[in-house]
Amino acid sequence: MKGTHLGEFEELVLLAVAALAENAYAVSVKEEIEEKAERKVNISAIHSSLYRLEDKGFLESEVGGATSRRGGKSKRFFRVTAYGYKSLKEAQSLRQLFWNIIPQLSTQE
Amino acid sequence: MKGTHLGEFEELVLLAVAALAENAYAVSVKEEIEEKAERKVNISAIHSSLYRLEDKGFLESEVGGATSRRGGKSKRFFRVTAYGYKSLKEAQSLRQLFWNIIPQLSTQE
DNA sequence: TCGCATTGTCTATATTGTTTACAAAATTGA
DNA sequence: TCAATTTTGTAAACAATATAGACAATGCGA
Repeated sequence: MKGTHLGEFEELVLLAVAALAENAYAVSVKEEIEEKAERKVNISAIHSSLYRLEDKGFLESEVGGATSRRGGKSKRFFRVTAYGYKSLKEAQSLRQLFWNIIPQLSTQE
Repeated sequence: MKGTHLGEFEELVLLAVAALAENAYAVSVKEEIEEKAERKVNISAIHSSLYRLEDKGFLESEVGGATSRRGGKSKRFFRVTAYGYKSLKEAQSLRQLFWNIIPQLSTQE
């Protein structure tokens, strides 16, 4: 495993960062995923993924200014890179290939 | 991780089994994935996933009759269960939720 | 200053992904 | 018949990703 593919959770994190546009940092990503996926996620799971995704070039980040209303360490904001978007789209279109083949009967119900 | 989610590769295997309908066994699944994903996969990687998916209830299987043209152990055929289809669809629609939010500008290029 | 709220870091473990080596069953052909 | 070959499957080890828990860092407000 050479870190070339997007893991299941990694893809979710990447999508959430994309969806959050300018406001993507660990906590907001966590909330976004929990809301959409209706699934509790650990904040550290998000952190691990964010950093891995950055290492792999899917994301880039920078620490934000001191804009917190109520204390707290300064946030690290993330953005999806062009390569990140490309990978997201490829993963999706690959799955679409299969869905196009799958017999209609099975995809109903 | 309690085995409730579909991993990235697991989802691919599940999709391939679904696409192959009545002819899904390790070797055909491998060929299907290599063709669609343009990516070399090890046959044992397929086996591991197939069995894990079966353990989790996404697949069911049975060994086929002696229909081989040229020797070989009898094949084990796999089928996606109703639960398997349900999970595939859920994974897909969750990602769709995010795609619907992602600013259009970024999804072009 | 002290405690709390917010965010991030470190470490450990479980699950998933991948590879290597080998076993089993059936056909071919000497 | 029986050894070589073909096709498929099994087992075990290792690598990467996913998850959880404990705790460190920063800033606000009483």
